[in-house]
Amino acid sequence: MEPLLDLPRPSPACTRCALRPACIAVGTRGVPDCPLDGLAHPYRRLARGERLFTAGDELGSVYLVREGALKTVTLARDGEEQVLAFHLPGEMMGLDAMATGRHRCDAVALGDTEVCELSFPALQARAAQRPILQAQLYRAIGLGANRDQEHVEMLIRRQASDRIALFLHGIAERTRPIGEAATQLTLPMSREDIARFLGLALETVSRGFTRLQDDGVIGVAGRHIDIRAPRELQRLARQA
Amino acid sequence: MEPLLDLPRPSPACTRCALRPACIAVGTRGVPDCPLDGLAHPYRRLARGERLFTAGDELGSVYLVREGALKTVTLARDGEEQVLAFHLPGEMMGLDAMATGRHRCDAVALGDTEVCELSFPALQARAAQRPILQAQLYRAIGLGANRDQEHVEMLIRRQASDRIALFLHGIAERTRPIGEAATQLTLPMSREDIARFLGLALETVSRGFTRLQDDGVIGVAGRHIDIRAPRELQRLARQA
DNA sequence: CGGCGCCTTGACTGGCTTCAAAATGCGTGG
DNA sequence: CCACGCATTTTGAAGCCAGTCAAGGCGCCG
Repeated sequence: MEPLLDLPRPSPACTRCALRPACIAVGTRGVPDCPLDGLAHPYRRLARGERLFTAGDELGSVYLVREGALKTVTLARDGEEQVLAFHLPGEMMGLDAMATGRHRCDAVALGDTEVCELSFPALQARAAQRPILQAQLYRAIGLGANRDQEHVEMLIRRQASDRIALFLHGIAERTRPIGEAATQLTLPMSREDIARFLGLALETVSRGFTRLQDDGVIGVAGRHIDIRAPRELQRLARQA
Repeated sequence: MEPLLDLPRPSPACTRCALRPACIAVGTRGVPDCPLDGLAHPYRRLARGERLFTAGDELGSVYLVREGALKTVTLARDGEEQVLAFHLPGEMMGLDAMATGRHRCDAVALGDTEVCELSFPALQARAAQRPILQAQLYRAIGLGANRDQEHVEMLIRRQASDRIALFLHGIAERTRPIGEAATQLTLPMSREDIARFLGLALETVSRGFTRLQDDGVIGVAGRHIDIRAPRELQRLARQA
């Protein structure tokens, strides 16, 4: 995976940052020329359940997830949550407001989370002057759209087992430390969140996990997943 | 709905164009200053079933639908089609390749169709120089993302009837001539396409339409739909 | 007028949802 | 450190909805 966006001013805190490679990739390791210099707010920390933004809020910033994870949700009339997306470290979020200028959903931290906040107007202005940054911005937007498309490809499957396999495969791909897909992962979200993401009952998700375990594809210990047969999981996810 | 993008050089052909209002909105009615002057290829016409682009193609152009309609599809391993989106007059398409530079899906004309083709690199370059055009481009991208989100909100519903109501409501909203939602519409796609868009069996879609007709919400005559109780349809689509 | 897609309708089966309860994990406070 | 209480997850049983298979009707185009 190539870097997403340049980091703001490299600092000790950036060492752990998922986006660190980006700084090097663009050759802006030195502070003076960092394309995002001055754009970033201080890192923002959220506790589990805290909201980063809410539907109706004006689009002021975009966010890069540094640590933890978030979900974006819409609230149906009856109060039920629909989970639109999960946002993992290194991913950009907040661009759902691009068309109207206002967010269409709520962003909720799934655990203790840290994000890098960038002023969107400033980012746009800077991008207009720097073609490389502009290209990276288009690319970040495109990656978000691709994740949405993958979500659709899960939901369009009619078998619950297919959706679950696709989900796990996708999370493993996105969680990979570098290069390979992860084989050990700790899901940041609950079974209920997964269910509301996949359009299933939470019991169905639980049973699906158990089934994959019985088939020897994965090991399940609560939210800790051990992918024992990556090829088989990929096969389940690809074909169907 | 505000205009999406400026038209290329106003011409007699543009009179019927769904995007016509845009030229006026931006105050570029006169030919000399039209922001898209020189970017557009000649209008491209497609017959039913013809492909505008195919998965793997390089992103060279974006397209504005002028007449007719298209679907974007992915082909599963077993040859089954998944319908990712429908593209109606006035809508932009082709931006699914923004992240990788290559299209992720095929675009197929649903009937006789005409599109306006814009060179994407040229559009980007022009947008970088004209803030208004840039803003419109961001907005067009955002609108596409919003439609994807609406698709997810359909698919995440577990009741077939909910998905169908949402689908019809959404098409009516997008088909509106101006201001109000349309109450009479002729669907450009088959029941099978709808089924593959909603993740249902085509028989289930057919039964859903019949059910809505029996309930007095719509009138069905093949692909011609008469929305008899718009409020009720909206209620079904909103709550659920 | 005939053929061929497309759409509708019917009957049956299977998988998912729902309701219910038990088990596990986890944070808190004693 | 342990005990408690709550949230989360798993498991079980029953009913219903949607998928599948099959047949019939409609409209369109040659």
